[in-house]
Amino acid sequence: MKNAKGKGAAKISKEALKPVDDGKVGKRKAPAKPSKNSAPKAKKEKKPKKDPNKPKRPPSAFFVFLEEFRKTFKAENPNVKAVSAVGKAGGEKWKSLSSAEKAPYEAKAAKRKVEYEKLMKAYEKKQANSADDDESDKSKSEVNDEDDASEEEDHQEEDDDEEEEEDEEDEDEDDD
DNA sequence: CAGCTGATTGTTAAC
DNA sequence: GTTAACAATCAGCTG
Repeated sequence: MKNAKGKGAAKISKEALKPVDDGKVGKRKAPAKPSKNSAPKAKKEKKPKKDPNKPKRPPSAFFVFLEEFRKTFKAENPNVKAVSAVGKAGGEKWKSLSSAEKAPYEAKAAKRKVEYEKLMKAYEKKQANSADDDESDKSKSEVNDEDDASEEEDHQEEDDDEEEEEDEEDEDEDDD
């Protein structure tokens, strides 16, 4: 939210990212078979138009963990300024975590997913409206329709809401 | 000066 | 079913 240019602009270049031949994890930038057009559907715009209301993907359990991990990592490694360093360290640590450790992160990620779906619904509504003609006038109708979807469901994070990982702890993940 | 790059994995959506 | 791409981060480098 602070700086939307740093990441927002970097991702678009992914289209023309160079393939990694390293036998690491394998970047997902490998075009399997670009028949003709790699672009999903664009008349002339090369990059997907960024919508102001487009819901960004909810951070996966790994990202949730990474957020906290970054603080710890940077706290103990103030000299490290490479984002890749945190990514590598975080990834390694993530694998080291057991299902129980990831449980709280996954739980949060799962909840985010639900919210994401909600945002997606509202987003689709807006898209339908703006796609019609001009969104300037339709602004009043869009809010009228989406209001039912973005219902104030009250945040139920009272006290013991995300503590539901007590019976599913059988898989402790024994490292081979 | 300003925008893009890197690295991690997960999740989602399109094909 | 599978693949591709994007989600954050931040400083450094290049055009």
